[in-house]
This record gives sequence, structure tokens and C-alpha cells, in this order.
Amino acid sequence: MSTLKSAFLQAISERGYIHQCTDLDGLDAVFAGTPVPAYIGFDCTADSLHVGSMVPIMLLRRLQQAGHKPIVLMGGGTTKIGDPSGKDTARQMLTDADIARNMAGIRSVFEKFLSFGDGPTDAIMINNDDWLNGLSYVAFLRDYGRHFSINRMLTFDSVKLRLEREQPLSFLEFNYMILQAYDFLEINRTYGCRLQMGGSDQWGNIVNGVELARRVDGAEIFGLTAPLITTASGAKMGKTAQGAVWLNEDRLSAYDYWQFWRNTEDADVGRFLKLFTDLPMEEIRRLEALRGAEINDAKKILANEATRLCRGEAAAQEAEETARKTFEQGRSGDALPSVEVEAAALSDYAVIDAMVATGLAASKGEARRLIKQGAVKLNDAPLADTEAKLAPAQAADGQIKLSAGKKRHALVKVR
RNA sequence: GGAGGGGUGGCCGAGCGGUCAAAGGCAGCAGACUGUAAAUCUGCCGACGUAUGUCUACGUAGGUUCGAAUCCUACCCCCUCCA
Repeated sequence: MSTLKSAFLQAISERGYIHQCTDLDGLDAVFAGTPVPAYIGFDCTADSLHVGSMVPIMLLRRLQQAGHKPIVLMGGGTTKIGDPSGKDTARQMLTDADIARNMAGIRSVFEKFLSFGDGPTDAIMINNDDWLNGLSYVAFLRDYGRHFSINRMLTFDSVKLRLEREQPLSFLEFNYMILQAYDFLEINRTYGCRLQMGGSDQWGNIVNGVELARRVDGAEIFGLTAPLITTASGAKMGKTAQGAVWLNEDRLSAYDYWQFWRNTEDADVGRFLKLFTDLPMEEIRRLEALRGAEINDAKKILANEATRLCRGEAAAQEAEETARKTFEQGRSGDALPSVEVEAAALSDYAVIDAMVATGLAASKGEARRLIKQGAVKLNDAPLADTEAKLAPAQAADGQIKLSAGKKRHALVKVR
């Protein structure tokens, strides 16, 4: 690989975003000059994106930072079909109303990471339903279907794996790649977009788009994929006890989001700093060189930076402050999950009920189990009695701190 | 349309009349060790209850039986082969 000239490719190469590219040198030449649009598609199967989409989101952010134009493609049309890539079974069909609601939620996430507008480097958001829904079947087959060979399509992983494992693949899903390829052609025509990016599982779909545009329009466009991010111990990134790590505030509190990053494995810290923060490379190199307990400082910086990008400066500071009080001083911060109780009702309030109410336990049975296992602390004092009730005397500063294990804490606030 | 196979807990997957809240694995939670890390070891892992107890659950709805995830009937869904 020769030396990269464009700021964009230099940055994403150095920070570890590049997995495959259709023509790296050609792409570099295109991006070395004036602003160029590039897009990534996101589907609308949920009303929020989660941490698993952070790499594509950050790719668009880097693109904008390097002076180019990010296009966020919402898969309003393709979501009706479902991408078979990486899935064993067809996804559930969503209604138009579901999709519209999901798109609105996802839009609010992107507004944190990109600056939208009408300028040459402002981000825009478009919806492939706008062109896919009106396609005429016969005309589409005649104009574009003839450029796809079934023989070739059967060799793509998304299709091949299903067939090899004898799992069903509907004709509907089989068409997904054709529509995604057409998206690229359409976006190239309308917006002059030269590049589609995506996760490594999108390689086949992206290549199809590049080839279709070349055959139909003679356009020279490019594809680039990012590696699938797993943790150093091999787990898929982005899952916790409560499920997915959502980017939307209303699905996951800023404190929990901060904690997710704070709990990064040692071996991942450097890689994650490069991928998920805007910190300069020199700073990252210094942080990832830390060893032993010192690497915890790097994890805090990672948590702060990642939370700041997604939830704002204030939320990041509050989460850090709460974590500092909770873990380092044994006190409690304001951002912990809490439940409010009338002072008069306090002495009748069972600890296990409080644990369920604050989310520390999913059921009373689980709460009892945690107590039996010695995991529960009340104001940092171990609690052994599964039937214990709260007492007004425990409410220092008008609140009682409950802990389930070392990491999960909550407050009972007395009114 | 015809013939066969199948739908089990978050996932995978055993069970094939009672001893089944259902083996085993994965995921998850807690404890020990640590650094809010990893690895390792130990315990837990449907709900409600102090409880040997009750309830809910093995695609859906009925039925047979003292007793059904297991047998029968109908329906829904999926797969394979044939047309």
C-alpha cells in the first residue's frame, strides 16, 4: 500500500477503521481534493442504534472532520425486506408506522455525532423508501435485473451460508442485495456520492453496488468496510446484563453508558480510544501504554470522551462524578438509579422490594438470591437477612444506598 | 396439491405418559482473587412465598388419563422431497 494522501483515509487507516477497500489508491485520489459525499446505510429495526453501530457512525464523523459530506441512508425501504447477511432466519416484518417511529429515534442519535445542513460538508439524511417504493417491477427487472447473475449471487456469503446450512432464504430476502446495490447507483446519480462504507458483513452488498453503477452508468465509485469489532476475549461488543448498549438517552442512562466504557477490558483500551474518541493519536499512544492499575485512568478518559460525544459534556461529567463518589469514596452520586419513598412508609418497605423497584434485581426471588449470596449491601454494610425492611434511621442525608454486587448501586430517596 | 420431518426456558439443544420447572452447553448474575480489567475456581440462574407450598411454562385450542412436554384430534407456522 502506498502512502495515503487524503486526510480522511490517513485518519481512518491510522485509527483502525479499514478492513477492505475496493480500490484504496483510487479512493485516496478522489478524497484528496474537494468535498466528496460518502454514505453508510442503517436499517430501522429498532428506535435506537446501539454500540454495535458506533464504528459506522464514527466513520461518518471522521469523514466530516476531514472535510467531506456524510450521507446517512436510512433503510426505510430495505427494512421492509430484511438483510439476510449474518442472520440465520428472516427478520420479522415491520409496519410503515414502526419504521417511521424507528427512523425518528435514530435521527436524534446522529444529530449528536454529525452536523446537518445544506452546506457542501454538512451531513444529510435520506431514506431509500423514497425511491425503492415507487419502483416498477418489470421496468426494474429489465433495466437492472439483467446486470445481476444468479450464479454470482449464489456465491455471496450472505446467501451461500444460508443454503449450506439448509436454512430458509426467501426470494424477498434474496432481493435485498439487488436493492442495496441499486441504492448506491441512485445515491451516486442524485448526490454524486462516490463511496459506500459499512461493516465487513456488508462487503458483498457494497461490491454489488459498485459493479452495478459501473455497468449501468460507467461510474467509478468505491466501497470500504470496517472490521467487526469484538472484545479482546472474543465476545461481540455491546452487550451487557440489561441487553444492548443503546445510544439513545431514553433507552439507557448516561451513567450506565459511561459504565459500559469504563468496564472495557485492558487489552481493548487503545483500540477503543482510537475508534470511539476524538483524542489525538499522541495522547492515545500515551494512554494505551499505561500498565497495571494505571490503565484505569485511560478507561476513565475513554468513558468520558465516549459519553461526551454521545450524551454531551454535562452528562459525561455527572456520570464520572457519580462513579467517583460511588466507587472511590463509598458515597453515592446523583446519577444512580433511584426510587422515592414516603418517610412514613419507609419502615414497611422491604429491601427486596426496593431492589426490584430500583432495577437492582429483576424479581423478588432474584433479590433474595443476591442477599443469600452475600452480594447485597445497605449503606455499604453487608446484609444477610432476606426479609429485612428499611428503617428511617438508615436514611442519612435523606437517602439510603443499596448495592447489588460491587458495581451496581441504587438509591432509595426519602420524601 | 401429495409424502415425510419439526415447533421445548434469552439462545442452542436433550427429554418422548409419572421421579420434569424440564439434562447438557452458551449467555447472564453473585462470591473468592484483583484494578469497577482479563483468566481461574465456587455458587446461582421461571414467578410468588419463611416454606416440604402455589402458580405459570414445552406452537395454539380441545380431548384421553388418577397423571401429559410426552398419547389423540383440529388448527397455525417452519423444513425436506415429489408434483
